Amino acid sequence: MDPINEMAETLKLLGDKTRLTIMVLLKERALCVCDIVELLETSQPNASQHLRKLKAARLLNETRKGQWIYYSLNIEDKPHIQMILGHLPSLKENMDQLKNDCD
Amino acid sequence: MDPINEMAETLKLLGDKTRLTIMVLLKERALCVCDIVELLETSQPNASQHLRKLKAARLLNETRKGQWIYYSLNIEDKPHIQMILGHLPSLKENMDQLKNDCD
DNA sequence: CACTTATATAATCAATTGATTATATTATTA
DNA sequence: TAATAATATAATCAATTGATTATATAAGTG
Repeated sequence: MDPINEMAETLKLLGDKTRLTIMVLLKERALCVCDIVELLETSQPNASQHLRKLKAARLLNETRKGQWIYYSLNIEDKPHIQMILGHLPSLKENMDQLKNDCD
Repeated sequence: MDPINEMAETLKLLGDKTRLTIMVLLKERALCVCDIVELLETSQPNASQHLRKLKAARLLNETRKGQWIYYSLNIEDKPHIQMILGHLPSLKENMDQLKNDCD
């Protein structure tokens, strides 16, 4: 696919508040779905649907740890995405609210 | 508006093939609507609609010259947009095809 | 194995979006 | 001033999208 098309697809994917927030959260560290649900204050299926799209575009890695599935960024080789995320302030503070009984 | 929301809005705007192509074309130089219509091989109303959205988001400047209206990038103060466009190859070659009887 | 917890998937639906068609506006020119 | 060229706007419509609801799968636990 031509580079403009490819970039447009990527930007469309990140051009959603929920998905972009997920990406910003994952800048800090890997999170399981229940963490993300808690932080976004959304439903579990909604979070899962967005995670699926991000994973389909190879923007996320997925690793199972027991009953939890952790998602992390997979953007080593995607400098434009790094730049976009780099320009957004961290959500580290929000992550303190995590009950974090995920283990 | 919070920065994630704002960025998501911008990315959604650029996450469209037609609009992103317009932005890339305007990296080279200002163009009138009929130039853009010719280069995109789309209809005039379609080009105008997309230009309107880009202008509404303050990504474009508009100057009338006689019966033509020229659009140009307005991204001096938008480093993230500069970066995104900077990572896309120029469409200079395509612009040679312009009949350019616009004057 | 039954029960619970974590997550995914499928179906549905309302809202948004991009393109088209038709019409209006504005400037130029004969 | 009538005709034309460039552009904008409005209305319509099909396609896409994001959220929700319901259900399925998979892993841990008593």
